[in-house]
Amino acid sequence: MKDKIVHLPNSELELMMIIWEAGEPVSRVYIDEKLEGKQSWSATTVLNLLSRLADKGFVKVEQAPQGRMNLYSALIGEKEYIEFESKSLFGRFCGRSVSHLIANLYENNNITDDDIEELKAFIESKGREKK
Amino acid sequence: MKDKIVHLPNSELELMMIIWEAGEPVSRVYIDEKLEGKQSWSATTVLNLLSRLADKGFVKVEQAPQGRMNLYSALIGEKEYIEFESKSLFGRFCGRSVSHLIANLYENNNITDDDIEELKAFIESKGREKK
DNA sequence: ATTTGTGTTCGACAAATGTAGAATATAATT
DNA sequence: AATTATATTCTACATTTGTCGAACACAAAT
Repeated sequence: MKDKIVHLPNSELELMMIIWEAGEPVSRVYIDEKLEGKQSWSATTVLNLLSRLADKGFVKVEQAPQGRMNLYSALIGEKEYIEFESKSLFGRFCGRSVSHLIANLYENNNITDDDIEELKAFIESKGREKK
Repeated sequence: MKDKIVHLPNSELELMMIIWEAGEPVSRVYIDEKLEGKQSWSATTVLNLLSRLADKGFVKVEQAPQGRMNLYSALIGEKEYIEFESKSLFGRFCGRSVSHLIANLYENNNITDDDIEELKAFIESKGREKK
């Protein structure tokens, strides 16, 4: 039976973003590299976060073919998670001032022109279906 | 000197949303009413959250003119806060799949058609200024 | 003035989060 | 087979968050 999705604290979300981005099983070392410049966590810290993510059903842990190390991959997709969060309190908050949010995301380069295009398409589809 | 904005935990954000929405100093009782159906916190709990918000510089506490009670009002605006959050990890996350986010917010009725219109305007302005 | 009622502040505490050192296991090397 | 490296798991701990009951203050009623 499908695990209930829970809210992730920042540290864990940060790791999930890396794992989602990778799109394939990755090692702790891989994650460390992606973290460079953003977080300076000890190996243990990363491993522990990964372990908590496994407990929560977000990642699958498996032994790498010929190594002593593990590989981690996503069990819950990014879209599923966004869907979950958009129903949360934070989602309601974002909703209250979407355009400011988007404007700011845009300014901080957290969304690209391509994203904007996609968004435009979505919005226009909504406009059309509105009576 | 201006306080640095910090991330708010959910419980506190929930209260801030009510205070922002009110747009004027409100009492604890007022907040309790707005909370009905969402949270069933004891008076003490609400007061404590309010107090933490005051410590963080989010609200101003003042004595009501002729009562023994306090009135709480926002010191940090909703837009300021959204601006701050859009730079955070969560902001980066939202950016990664904006259109899914918006689509979901729309489905959950967390954004209205008016919001969509506003968004549309913003996006079109971006489109225009793009070379 | 006393007593009483009711808002607010304090002190508390469990659970969640951020972060790591010590201990363990086991692959690699000698 | 013994030793050495090093990845992973355990244990730990300080903070933060979620929630209150008890204590305190003071306006209202007697």
